[in-house]
Amino acid sequence: MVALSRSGTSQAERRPATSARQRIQLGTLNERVGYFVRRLQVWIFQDFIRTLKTAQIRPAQYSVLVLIGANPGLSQAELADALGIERARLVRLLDGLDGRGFTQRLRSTKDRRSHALFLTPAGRKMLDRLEVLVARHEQHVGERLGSARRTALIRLLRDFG
Amino acid sequence: MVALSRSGTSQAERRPATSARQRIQLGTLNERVGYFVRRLQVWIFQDFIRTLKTAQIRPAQYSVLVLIGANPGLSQAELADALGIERARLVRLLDGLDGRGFTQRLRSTKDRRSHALFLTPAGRKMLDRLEVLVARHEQHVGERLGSARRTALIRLLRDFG
DNA sequence: TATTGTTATACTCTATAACTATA
DNA sequence: TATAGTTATAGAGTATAACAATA
Repeated sequence: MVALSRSGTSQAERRPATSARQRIQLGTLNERVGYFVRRLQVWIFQDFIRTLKTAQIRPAQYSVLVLIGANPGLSQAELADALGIERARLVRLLDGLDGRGFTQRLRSTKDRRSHALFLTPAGRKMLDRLEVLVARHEQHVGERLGSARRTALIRLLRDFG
Repeated sequence: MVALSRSGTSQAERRPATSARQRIQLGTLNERVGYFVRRLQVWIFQDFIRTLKTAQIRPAQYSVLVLIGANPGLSQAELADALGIERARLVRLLDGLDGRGFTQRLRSTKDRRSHALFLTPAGRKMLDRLEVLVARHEQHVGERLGSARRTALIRLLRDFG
């Protein structure tokens, strides 16, 4: 690090090389919602993954557990549709969660093509534990964005789904 | 679509099977900023890719072209840092853009390790064309979110970077 | 015929580590 | 030694297409 206390130095001189980005112009990117939404999403996911490192659960896995917990017996097609992911992708996600004993696929009695999804007792317990960690993550987001802005943001986006 | 004008039908009856997702509970996902930000980001990128299909340019490629255009001569390390992507990833991105004749890597005279990045005339022309398509995309976002909400969102997130 | 879950493939993106050439 | 660009690899995520079982 470079000492900041010296006087009479130009901006360029008193700034370490790694902060040079502050001088870079965003140009028309400044008008692109997608750019800012993407930057925020990447930051949020990185913090989520870091904060839930001990549980070894990623955002997509968490959302699957929450939705099964809140809608026991729903099918894979319904779940994939609700989360906006491909049926094909959900298969692998559930393979992993099943393998760790958190979820269960039971063949539906009404339609023998489909599976009814449930949390196991271990899955429920895991989800309870996750919610504590996720609350901590959500607090990081609040610290980063400012609590008021976080609330404004979630209110703004909730209608979107 | 199912006619909505009939009376005396229950909610469940007048809803087609593919909209069953409307009945699914989001549970605690309702309080997670990351969930909504991710859903919006995916939607925005999908529309971006669709709208710029004819130009065969994806969001990351667009952001690279804009930043080089606004900061001619910057280095790969600076660019990667400004966009929050890995140096390693930028190499491949630039390989593609160089190969299509849009960008140029010149060895820096000051520090012979680094490259000074520039748009070629073809790259500048391409970028001008892209901005027209991106403006169209941005309008789609406005239609989807509501124009006022889009403005509020971009203002809210701009400070974040 | 259409849908559900599944398998398979290709590509994008993230995250790391290691190498080379320069500094 | 440290940094810039590069190569390589592994894993997550997206997008498709095709298949068997069932409707």
